[in-house]
Amino acid sequence: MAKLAKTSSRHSVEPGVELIGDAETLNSYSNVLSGVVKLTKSLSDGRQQIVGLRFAPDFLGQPFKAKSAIHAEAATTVSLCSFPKAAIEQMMKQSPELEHRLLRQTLNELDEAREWMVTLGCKTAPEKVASFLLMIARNIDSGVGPAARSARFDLPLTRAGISDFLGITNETVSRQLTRLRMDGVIRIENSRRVTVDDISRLEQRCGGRWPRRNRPIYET
Amino acid sequence: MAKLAKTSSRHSVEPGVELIGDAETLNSYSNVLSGVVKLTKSLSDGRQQIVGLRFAPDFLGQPFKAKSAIHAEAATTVSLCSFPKAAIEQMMKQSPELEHRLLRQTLNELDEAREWMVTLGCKTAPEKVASFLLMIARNIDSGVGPAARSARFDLPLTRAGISDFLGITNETVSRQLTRLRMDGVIRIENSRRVTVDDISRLEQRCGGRWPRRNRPIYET
DNA sequence: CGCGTAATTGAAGTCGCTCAATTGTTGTGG
DNA sequence: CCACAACAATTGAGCGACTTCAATTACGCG
Repeated sequence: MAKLAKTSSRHSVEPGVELIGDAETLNSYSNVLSGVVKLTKSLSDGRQQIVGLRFAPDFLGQPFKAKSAIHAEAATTVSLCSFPKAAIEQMMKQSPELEHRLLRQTLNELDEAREWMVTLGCKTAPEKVASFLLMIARNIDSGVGPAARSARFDLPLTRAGISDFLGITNETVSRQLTRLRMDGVIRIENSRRVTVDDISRLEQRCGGRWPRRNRPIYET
Repeated sequence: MAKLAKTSSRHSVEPGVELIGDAETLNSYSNVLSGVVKLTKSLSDGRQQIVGLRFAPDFLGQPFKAKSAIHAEAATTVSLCSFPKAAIEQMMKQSPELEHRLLRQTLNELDEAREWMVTLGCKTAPEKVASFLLMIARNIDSGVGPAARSARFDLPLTRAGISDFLGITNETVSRQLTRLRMDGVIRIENSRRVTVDDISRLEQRCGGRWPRRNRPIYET
């Protein structure tokens, strides 16, 4: 990494700034030092889907030009540590270690993507919103491990952003959030800042742990 | 590959056979020689989502134990060429070439997964079914390239299987298929075998190419 | 042939969407 | 400090797409 340090540079990026343009190729690789980057894909009629979120200390960049267009944008204020693309690619040829780490990260991303496919395809709107909050809590809140009982964090996305992530409308997101608030599962101040006093209660709303309806699965 | 050939073995697997059990780890890596393998994830209440399909000549196997449980099952009759896990992992340490290929494939899978996230999250039921047919046509039909005007193939999944893939019910899948048939976009014999005379007509039904509604996107 | 599963089709219900109005928040300039 | 504008979020009412439940038909296989 010593050799890389010479060519690295740091940036701070404001929300809304485009990091990887559609059908473009990123001119550098970066590490996310803080903040959240959202990866989106869109249909030509404007509908769009968030296909991933990158938190610190994730890696950011298109290793080989993917055939599909992807779009990366700062969701919050983001600070990045960037390296020239050529430098990284050069290093990858020389040291298998770097490629190995890249493979690891890619496998992780694949895993996450599939996890969210389950959420998108199977879960109801209330479950989707709860699952989103839980995912954010686990990634944002001061790195408190999965064993934490409570959490407090800022949502990195607007309601519309969350709706793009979950495949539902922003109105539905809003309604489900207020329902969670009414039920005492979460508290909301600022409409961005959320507190979860009892994480297990949130987990119960994520679906999948019990039959969806109040009747046994196996009937006579 | 000469060295690997010594340890490889071939299998033929019937539909429904489990290739990777939930929370288990595959005891070998395989190449899919023919047929289709479906990768699924499920919620504990029974809801399940197909998160990927593997066609020939795709690779099959869990490179490093992923933290998430995944389930692989033969969708059709499948023939595999398998290698002992230990042999592959040994080879990966010695030759970066293999790991490089693995990275390529993984990036491809990630790309596909994200593509389907868009379908799951954004598209309507009619668009989902059309997209599914198009994807199958491009992967199954005798490898006829993307430039083909027509296609004929066997669906590798039942209606219920398709519904697990698209996040809709099998009844809806059935209804949309008959609608496509009524409209002359596809022909169905056998309820498995499908013929698409004009692929471009099918593409038009996949959504995203034009505004979803018959009014301009940008209004005054 | 007749059984079991898959597929189709219909009718009714519901969840989430659309449209629309209101309220809340943030940042800017007077 | 307040007024204002621009945008984000909330909330309501009505509708529609998809689901659910149920009945029927088609298909594959012993």
